[in-house]
Amino acid sequence: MYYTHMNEMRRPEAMRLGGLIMMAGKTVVAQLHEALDEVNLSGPKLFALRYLDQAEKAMRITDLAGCIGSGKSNVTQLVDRLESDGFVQRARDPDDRRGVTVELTRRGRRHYQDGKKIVEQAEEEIMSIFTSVERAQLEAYLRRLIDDPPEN
Amino acid sequence: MYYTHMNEMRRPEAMRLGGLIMMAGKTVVAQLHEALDEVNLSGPKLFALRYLDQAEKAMRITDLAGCIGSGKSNVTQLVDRLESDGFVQRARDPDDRRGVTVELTRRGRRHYQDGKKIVEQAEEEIMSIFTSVERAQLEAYLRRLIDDPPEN
DNA sequence: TGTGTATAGTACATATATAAACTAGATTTG
DNA sequence: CAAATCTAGTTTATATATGTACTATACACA
Repeated sequence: MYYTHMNEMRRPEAMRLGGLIMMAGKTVVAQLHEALDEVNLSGPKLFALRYLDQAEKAMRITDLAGCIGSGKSNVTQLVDRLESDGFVQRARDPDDRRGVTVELTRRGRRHYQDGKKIVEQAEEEIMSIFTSVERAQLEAYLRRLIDDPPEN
Repeated sequence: MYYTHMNEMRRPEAMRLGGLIMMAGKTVVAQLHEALDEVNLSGPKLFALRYLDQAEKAMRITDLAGCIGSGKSNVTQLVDRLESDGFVQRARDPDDRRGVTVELTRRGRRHYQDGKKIVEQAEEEIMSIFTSVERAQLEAYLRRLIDDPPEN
């Protein structure tokens, strides 16, 4: 008989709370990502488009980075990809020639609306395993975790 | 995928449950990462070392990928870095010449013990905002979320 | 037994993220 | 005003992750 290695699966039952939270986050990310594939978007792209949509005008790279909560070099790359998708366009800021502004194209706005619907549906489906009371309680726990950083 | 973007910076209060879970995951990841910097480790590296330590023998790449919950090409790269850190060593599997086994070095085992202590302390600190009853309940919610993936 | 197929790991392309170095332009200050 | 300094964005290097293609080996079966 040929010796086959059994795939030792992950063992969430052996995991503690910290690991479970990370794994839950990863699970949600993965499911939204899969749902978004349909409209040629990813989570990061959708969230960038969301801020650009909410802003209703051209945004500076630095401001977008602030909203997203990441560094500027990340946003440079993200905007590169969004630009080659045709979802946004860059322009020089006339008030500060160092600055670059980013704005949704019509196509980008349309795509964002599609992605938004999909994410809302997917999120609702994921959370459908909880009652509204449970959701409220889980939400309260998570807010405490996020708002009480041990040293921030 | 990292999805730092789930941050939704200025307005966690406007976030729904899905976003909160992703943000909580990111928070925990970031805090463990920061704590681990001390011993020249990262979350993914520590995670891999943990399985190698538990196995107590050389592990196959595929099995490690199964434990970690990622693809093999990711593990190839991770093992490359761990090998150049001197924490693990590869060998050909004598029973299957296609196979590669990975094993902790003495240095890797020592580093893992250091990292383990640090992570346990950091995790305990993060979770210290919850009572043990609350932890149990949060844990139960998260397990349901992880164990009940909506069909896909 | 030889050929077709499956599997293991790697290589390559790409996406996402961080950090540091660099460039161009703006601001401060002597 | 000119020199020093700061800031905006990009570039570059690296880490992490996914998916696909490729190579070598193992297995299956006619």
